[in-house]
Amino acid sequence: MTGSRRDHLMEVARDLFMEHGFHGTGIDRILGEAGVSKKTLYTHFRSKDELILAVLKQHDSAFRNSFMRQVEQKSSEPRDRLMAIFDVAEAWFDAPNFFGCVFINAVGEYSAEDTPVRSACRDYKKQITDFIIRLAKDADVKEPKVLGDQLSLLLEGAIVTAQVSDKEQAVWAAKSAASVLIDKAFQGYVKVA
Amino acid sequence: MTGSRRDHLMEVARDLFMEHGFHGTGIDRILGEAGVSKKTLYTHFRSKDELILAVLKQHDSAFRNSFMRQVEQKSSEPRDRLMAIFDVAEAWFDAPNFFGCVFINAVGEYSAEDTPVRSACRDYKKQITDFIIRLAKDADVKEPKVLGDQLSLLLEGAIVTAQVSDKEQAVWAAKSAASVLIDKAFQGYVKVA
DNA sequence: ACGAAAGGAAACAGATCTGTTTCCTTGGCG
DNA sequence: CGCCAAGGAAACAGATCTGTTTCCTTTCGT
Repeated sequence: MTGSRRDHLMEVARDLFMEHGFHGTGIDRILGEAGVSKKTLYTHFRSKDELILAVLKQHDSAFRNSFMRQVEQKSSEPRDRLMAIFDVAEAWFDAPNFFGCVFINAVGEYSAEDTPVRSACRDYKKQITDFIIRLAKDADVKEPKVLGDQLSLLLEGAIVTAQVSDKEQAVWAAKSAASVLIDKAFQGYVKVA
Repeated sequence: MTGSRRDHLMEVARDLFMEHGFHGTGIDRILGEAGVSKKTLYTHFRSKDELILAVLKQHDSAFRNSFMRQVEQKSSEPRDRLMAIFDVAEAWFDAPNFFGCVFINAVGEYSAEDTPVRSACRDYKKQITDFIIRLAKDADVKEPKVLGDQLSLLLEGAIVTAQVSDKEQAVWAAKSAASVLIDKAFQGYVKVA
């Protein structure tokens, strides 16, 4: 089992990065909580920065796939899947170790534009948005990109609001707004007086 | 001028915290860029944490008041002011030194709930949301709290999206979604077909 | 002009950070 | 059994961090 130490190290590192940030999490603490020695860290990763990047890329694929799968399992009806995004988000927010989106948090600490970390964060967000646009396309709305971008914005807003202020308010506002935007995107509305 | 050194120090600190985060910004760098000695820092503030908190509270009042004033100056029509939120946000995003919302970034680094930093961030967000709800009330929509929470969510989402991915997409999606939600809140819509 | 206060420069202390190296243990496989 | 690679423990180096202290200069009010 050579990969299991590496995987475990990355899991612990990810959890600590989420909770205390990247600059706020020292290597010694990661190693201590992972029960792993410095030697192991530096045989698997060149530096802390490389560990950070590896954690982000791993989380990108694992979390995103889990998120998409959960949304798709909520319903087979494309339109319902658009709303299911926020049910899945709600469950995520309610997890005991929810500390917001690690990519959003990362960008708050690394502002330089042309940087591996920033690229990883942009990639993640783009793929989430693309997934939502895909759902909108499957639902045959008129302008799937418009709706996808709107729902994506709502999701980001909900994540941040759940993190900073209030999870229930975030979920409720997101769901009610999403409902209005989705209905509108199906364009069955006409103004009355 | 005794307060001017203190004010200047806080300005420089705020800019660096925004760009590089709180743990990522050392005191020496702040002092170097502010052209101020350590002695001055520690006569005005007990610790770096106290400086951080002072910066957040100062920014809370200054930025928030500026934001609200700009929105109110955009129009005297309550309904237009709701949309004006996103015009003001757009100008903010386009500023050369836009690095997202410092309060969102702070929460990414300080996760402990019962903490002065977290309280300051919650307070800020609550006051922004209350301001938007107030605008909604002035516009005489049926459920101002619902619309206020929705628009607040859109604003947060736009901030984060502008920071991580794309300013134009963020602004466009926010404005189009806000328009739909505001129209809906004026309840002149009825489902057809 | 004189005294007091403010602040700059810099040394210093002690902690913590990343990263390297050394030495020893342990466990797996031929 | 015996060998060897993997990894733990810990010392170590060098940088950087927060915070204190000392000494000297400047400046401002009376």
